[in-house]
Amino acid sequence: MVIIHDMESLLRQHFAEIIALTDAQWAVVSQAFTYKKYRKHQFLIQEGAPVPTDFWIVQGLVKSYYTNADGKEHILQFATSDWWVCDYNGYFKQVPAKLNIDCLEDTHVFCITLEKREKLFEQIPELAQFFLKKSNGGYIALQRRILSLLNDNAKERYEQFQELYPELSQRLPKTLIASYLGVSRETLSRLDS
Amino acid sequence: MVIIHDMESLLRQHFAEIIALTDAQWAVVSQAFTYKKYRKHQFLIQEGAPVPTDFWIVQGLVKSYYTNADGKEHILQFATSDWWVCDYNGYFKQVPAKLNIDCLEDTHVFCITLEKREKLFEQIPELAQFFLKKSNGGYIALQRRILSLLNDNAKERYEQFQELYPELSQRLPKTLIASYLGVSRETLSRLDS
DNA sequence: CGCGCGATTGAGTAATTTCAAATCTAGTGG
DNA sequence: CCACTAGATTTGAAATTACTCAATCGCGCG
Repeated sequence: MVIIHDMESLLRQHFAEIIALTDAQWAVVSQAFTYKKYRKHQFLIQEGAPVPTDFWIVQGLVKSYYTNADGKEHILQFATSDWWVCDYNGYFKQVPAKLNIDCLEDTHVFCITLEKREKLFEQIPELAQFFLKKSNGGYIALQRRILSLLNDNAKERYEQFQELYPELSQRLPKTLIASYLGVSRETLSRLDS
Repeated sequence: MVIIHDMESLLRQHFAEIIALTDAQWAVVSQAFTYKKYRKHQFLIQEGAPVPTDFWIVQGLVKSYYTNADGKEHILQFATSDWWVCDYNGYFKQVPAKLNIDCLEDTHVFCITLEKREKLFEQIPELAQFFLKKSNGGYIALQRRILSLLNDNAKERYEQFQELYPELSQRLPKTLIASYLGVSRETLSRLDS
């Protein structure tokens, strides 16, 4: 299909930003991925279920969150075009998910199983460097978020969120942003900034 | 030196837990590292200074922390034997450190520059998979910590810390644990558990 | 029009911080 | 062996921040 072909070229560009792949190599890589569509409110991953694949989002918007014993949701990540998202604990250790990931908008993704991913590394070892850079970047981002949680109050965290993700600030209801920031929606509402 | 040789075998074991290396490969890898000793209170990394290397701790104990505008310290990580520690933002992007890392005890480390690390990946591409697994593990650990900060109160966080790091709980003054947990030392002191 | 969702506002409550002072402990030098 | 000091811990009391529960508002859409 033409449309899928375009999607694939987006994925290829995503790799190309970090690693040079020949056409032959790309053929190998692209075969490892499958393309899927989800509609708003559908789950990519559900708590308690296996985590079959990692996801790269072509288009759309999802939230990854943990639901605690009291039924309260804590959002770990929003993910939109060009982001990777998964329950990585479940994925890498092949254990049931502790997180839910569901669609806030209709979402198109590329999926890859852990098995195929490992096989890719055997065939194209340099590919591990691509994922390594992604992982390192994610680690640094999470460190920053921890520091923000330790150091900044609700208002500062919200302002930083708006600066860092101006587009998501528009696209998301404040209730969800509150859940990401670790603040009640009422408190967020009272911040005048 | 005999002593350094022993240290090196510890580093080799650390790699061997994840990736099989031939003697020839190990020779290449070990050459990329330098061995260093630091005394209690010395800095591995200082805010504002370049980040020359990543560190693997053979023995000792360090804290990695951010100092905010008010001079308050927030501890991002403790690291002891067998842990990697660095200001990864500074290291990977080759920009000045925003963190301080200093020794709580005399500490022995192996160091590797980013340049030598990259060269290793050229020579032994599978090595990237070693660091990838480490990075993924770190990412998952930080996610867990974020969830704990979002979901749990001071007492719960402290109890989890004690469970997760029973040895560090003994070895560290409570003031530092408080700074890691994001709680004032007075509050931590009032938790009876 | 009226429903449903998100956002806001008010009031009381709970958790934690801040500032200050007291206590405890381990190590040092006389 | 003792006095002394620095660091760590604890305790008290007031202030602050954010939470919870409840009610209200605003708006888009069938």
